Amino acid sequence: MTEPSPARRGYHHGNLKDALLDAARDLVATQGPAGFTLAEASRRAGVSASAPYRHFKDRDALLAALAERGFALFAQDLEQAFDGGKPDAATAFGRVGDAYLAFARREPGLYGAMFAICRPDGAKVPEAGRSFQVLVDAARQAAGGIAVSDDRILAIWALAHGAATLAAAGHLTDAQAHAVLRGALAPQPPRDA
Amino acid sequence: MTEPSPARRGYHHGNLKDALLDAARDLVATQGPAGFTLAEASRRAGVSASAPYRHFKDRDALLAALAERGFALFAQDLEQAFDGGKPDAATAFGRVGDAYLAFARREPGLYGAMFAICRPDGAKVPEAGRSFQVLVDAARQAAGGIAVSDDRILAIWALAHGAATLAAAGHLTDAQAHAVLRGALAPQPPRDA
DNA sequence: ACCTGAACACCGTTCAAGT
DNA sequence: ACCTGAACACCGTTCAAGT
Repeated sequence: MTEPSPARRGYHHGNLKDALLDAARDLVATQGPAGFTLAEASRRAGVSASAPYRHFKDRDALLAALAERGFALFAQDLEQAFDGGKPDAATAFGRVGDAYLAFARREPGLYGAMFAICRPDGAKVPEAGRSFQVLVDAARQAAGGIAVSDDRILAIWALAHGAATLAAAGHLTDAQAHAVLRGALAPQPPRDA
Repeated sequence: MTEPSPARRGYHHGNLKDALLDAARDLVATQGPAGFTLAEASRRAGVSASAPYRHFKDRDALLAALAERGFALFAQDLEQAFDGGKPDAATAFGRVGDAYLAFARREPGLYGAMFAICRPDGAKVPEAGRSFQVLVDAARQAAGGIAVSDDRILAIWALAHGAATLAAAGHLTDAQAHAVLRGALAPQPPRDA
């Protein structure tokens, strides 16, 4: 997987944009977003270091495109975990929480890239909205008829994100991250500790 | 603040380690952890690019030292906000939450550097424990006599961390981050949505 | 013990030139 | 339209040499 892929059809690559994104995902997975290098991605795609500039404005643009791709995969994962709310919405919501943590654990570099974008000034990541929407829908269904405030759903997102990133940084074990999230996903927290 | 400081006492700098950390904090504040450069920090300290290696193993070691410093400042901030629990522990706990978000907002680069360390394999950041301990103590006092589980406190940390980082990435407004945290800091969440 | 200067491998980015 | 090759400024790191 490290040698420059000879999957070139002559002078033109034919599919360079995707090849670069694939390489980027690989690099980010093994080295983290900081370890990703435009030069190495080019090498893996079998093109020169300047070739990417035909497809991306610069390094950050490629990373942003990767983040968008990551969010699409993420939304897909969460949707699949919810599985239409079967067998009941509360159980399904629990699965969404597990899937959230599992994604961040399986693809820490990609997850990091996804949330490293969106600087104060910056480029929005519209796909992020879709992932969040899955959370919203799952939470509302899990609540049955009871109204769920936006702030409550944002709190769930913040909790999941916080648990995932603290776990990634080694401040929480996976078990703790899951326990933390389960505590919040219970529809009505029982009043014992 | 950009010109190489002439605060050199001859050939030896005398205080290079701190000067580098100061420069790093500045750079990280304006450009983010990724924008930090050993070369630029050296330039600001008025030394050659190889001088830092007398004080830090490499770039990452300097960043780790900066993170440790960040955690020390952070713990201090939180402790001061708690202020011994005056006038009552619940109010003081609320202030700790605000201070948490305020720190991450005021020093996003530093906060980022603090939690970017601690890789799977990696170097622990012992100062992180002290910051967490402030949260633990504040939460326990705020609960009065009632026992507070470790998971509940970890959940508060995860929520604060998640809200802070989502806000930094532009996914939450500051007002939303505060609302989210206030909801969780209430000692016994009332059962209305 | 602390710092400089030259050196090396490397990266991001640009641009004229090739297909 | 897409890619190469040479070029430039830059960075991290090492090491012999200076103070």
